[in-house]
Amino acid sequence: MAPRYWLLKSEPQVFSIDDLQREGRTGWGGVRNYQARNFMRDEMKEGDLALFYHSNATPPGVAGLARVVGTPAADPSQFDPKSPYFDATSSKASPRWVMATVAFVERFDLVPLEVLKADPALAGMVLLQKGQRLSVQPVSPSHFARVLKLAKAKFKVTRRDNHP
DNA sequence: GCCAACGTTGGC
DNA sequence: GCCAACGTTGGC
Repeated sequence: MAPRYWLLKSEPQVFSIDDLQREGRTGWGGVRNYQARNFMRDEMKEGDLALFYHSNATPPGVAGLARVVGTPAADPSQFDPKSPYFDATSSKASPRWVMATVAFVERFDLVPLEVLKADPALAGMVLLQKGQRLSVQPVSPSHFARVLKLAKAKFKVTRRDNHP
């Protein structure tokens, strides 16, 4: 079956594309939204490709590419009382929270959110819809191809002022 | 720091 | 089932 395309959000202060490159692969745990979980559990398949998006960053944008490997697994953090993602109501017999595993594919110069927003070819992309906050979201083949094309271009990134 | 948008919770 | 209150996300 043809691969599908996704976008995964991560705060780079927490886990960046560089971290993924260093580690090679990672379990996409800590997702506590049912819609996002369902995408990982039911629709992500080995070989699917995902845009790696840096959220809460300056500037935010697509920072690289990852590939889905293996099959979904129970997210171990739900069983760890010390984890912020602990879920006392989940059981090992029937885990509520599931994670995909993704591998590093490529890192590229950031494609800033600003550039995505300004591109008419990306109109309708889930990421750009008002108010959407899903951390795991589908991307259409044409939008995916377009973002990759943008990634080959160079962007002058204007940092916003945000002094600590 | 602000705030809009959204999801979840819980009283009724 | 309704919906107000609350917490979170995430851009700016």
